[in-house]
Amino acid sequence: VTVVGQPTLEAVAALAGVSRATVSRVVNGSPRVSQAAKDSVELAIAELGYVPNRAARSLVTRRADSVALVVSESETRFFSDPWFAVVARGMAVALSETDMQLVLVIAQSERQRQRLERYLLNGHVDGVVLVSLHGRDPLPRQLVAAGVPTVLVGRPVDEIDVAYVDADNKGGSEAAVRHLLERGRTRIATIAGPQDMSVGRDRLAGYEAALRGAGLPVDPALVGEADFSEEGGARAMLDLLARQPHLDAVFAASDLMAAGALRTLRGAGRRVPDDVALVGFDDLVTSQHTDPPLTTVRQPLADMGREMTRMLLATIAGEEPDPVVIMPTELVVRASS
Amino acid sequence: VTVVGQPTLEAVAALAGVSRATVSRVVNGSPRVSQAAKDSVELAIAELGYVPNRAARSLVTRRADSVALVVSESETRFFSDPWFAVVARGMAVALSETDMQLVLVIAQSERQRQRLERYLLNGHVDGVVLVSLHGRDPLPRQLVAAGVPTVLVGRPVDEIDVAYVDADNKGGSEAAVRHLLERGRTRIATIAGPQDMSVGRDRLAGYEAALRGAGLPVDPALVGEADFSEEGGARAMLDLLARQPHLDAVFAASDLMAAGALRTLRGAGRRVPDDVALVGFDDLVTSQHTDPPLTTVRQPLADMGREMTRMLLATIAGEEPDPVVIMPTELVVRASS
DNA sequence: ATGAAAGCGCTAACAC
DNA sequence: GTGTTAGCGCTTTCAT
Repeated sequence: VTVVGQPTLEAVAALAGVSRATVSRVVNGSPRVSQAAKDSVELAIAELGYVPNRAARSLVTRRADSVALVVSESETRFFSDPWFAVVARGMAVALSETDMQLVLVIAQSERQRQRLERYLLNGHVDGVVLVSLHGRDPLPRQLVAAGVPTVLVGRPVDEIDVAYVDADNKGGSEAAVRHLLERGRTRIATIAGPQDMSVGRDRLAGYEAALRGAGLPVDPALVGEADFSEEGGARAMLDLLARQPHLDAVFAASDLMAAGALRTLRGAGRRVPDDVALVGFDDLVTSQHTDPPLTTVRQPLADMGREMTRMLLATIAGEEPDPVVIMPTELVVRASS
Repeated sequence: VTVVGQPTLEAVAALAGVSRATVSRVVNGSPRVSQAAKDSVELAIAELGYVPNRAARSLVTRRADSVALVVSESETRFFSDPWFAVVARGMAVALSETDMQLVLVIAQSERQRQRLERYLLNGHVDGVVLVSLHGRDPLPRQLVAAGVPTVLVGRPVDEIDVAYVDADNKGGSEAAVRHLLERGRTRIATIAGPQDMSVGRDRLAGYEAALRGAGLPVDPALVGEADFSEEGGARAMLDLLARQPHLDAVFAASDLMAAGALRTLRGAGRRVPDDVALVGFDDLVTSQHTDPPLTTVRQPLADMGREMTRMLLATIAGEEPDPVVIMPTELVVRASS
């Protein structure tokens, strides 16, 4: 048998002296194959360097053997970058154990959104991970309605019945603020994130819970809000300082905002941490490099990537995994406690 | 005609009252179709919500309609994260204009490397972008030899005939050091990157060129080396300080190393920038957030992502694009000039 | 346990 | 311009 190009099942079958069907069974690990057949087929496969043709396989199995990581990026990027990289890597690593592909999709314009929808809803992937940063996006609903296995990164704002994995934003924030309380701080301000995102809300909730747990009131004058950016953090800090010059600590709901707050505090002649203690959430961008390095709450992003992949694969396999996974966070105490 | 599941060409053809071939022509934008046929087909497509089946198409065209972004990550990650995110996003955005998919692949273990090789070499993707951070990797050679359209991110260390896009590492470094010279600094040290990577080498070359351009000698005592990490930068700075206490400026070949150097300088009681001026390469991780913010050389990563995609698509299309693209870098002057 | 045969949905000659 | 037809490489009944 003369073979040109990539070897096919046919070629393997010929070399192994069996039928295509048998080769297929061996390749797919069917138990209904004799040891002898299996051996000779595997030999032939190795010899020929045979690799199954995914397209042909997909065509008949109606599986895509791929999952999509969708970054629906219409708003500002927020802190998406470092986030995204770590999560994507976590997924890619998890998938590299299987023979599923990770397809990365970004939809910016409305036209692309349309295409994306069709693409996802028409079975071109077996499952979808949505990095759904914006307020409310119809996509999760549509996917769920269409029966496409879907996992969200971050709790959705609206109550929708979809699986998601999130960090323990509330618990982490609570720990951060408790840490400040334990150091004797009593006028603790917060720079909260956008309140139309569950991350923003949950981190504020943690702040409030910690205060209440200590029997302290939540003073609205001590609550600022920004958009997770450094600029926003700097401005919010300025506001807070104007409203409550006597604050002695700040919990910022992102490390970028913490860096901004630090800048403002410095500019205002406040000493950190002696005068004002500063703690941030996230441990990605900058906290290690500020002077002094900031105490932060760390979320296990790589683990989250792995976890969401696990959930997705289980769903695809027809199992019913825990629909909600909250990953623990960790307080990383540095100099400026 | 009763249709179940996803509509096929067949269904569209039936509804439009033409043959499958004509529908296929319309879908693929063939000019050999009458306007009337085209109209009715398009109507039918819209009505049915038809989306071509990629698997079936791939099977016959022998195109995969996808390109791979390969992060062959065997060594330490270096500064891969922020890098990677920006480049990946740039590619994804560029590809979202086409209907190519971006497949993200990470190979860690040797076994995965094997699989990856087979995958890429067996025509499962139409093209490959390699984020080839390590010293010398056989993969580029293999891909080129197999005729797989390939673009590298960063100049390969060994002279191999493959297309790549890189930042102007030498020029950027030269500008950085010239900047220091213009400020009257004369004992300028450098913390170079690993010399088994072209980034490391090129940035050192830029440093040397700037000094020579100013008629200054390159003093080996002023040249340190580290691994692009903050820790490494801090240690290298300590070394340099020991060898040449009188240095009055430092050019670090990455911003992470610059941050480390800053830490060491502070610890040694040196004032930045008055006593020692500090400039870093890259503008990704930390330079904006240090105190003072560092002057850095910025590379246009998103543009690089777009550019490499353009090159890859052109190659896939059978054109012969410029095999080497060097993106300009930009000196971002901040407080600590 | 194995083989024969029937497609999966699409494109590309090739006829007309 | 349009239709007919022959597969692309694989999985999967259904016989045997």
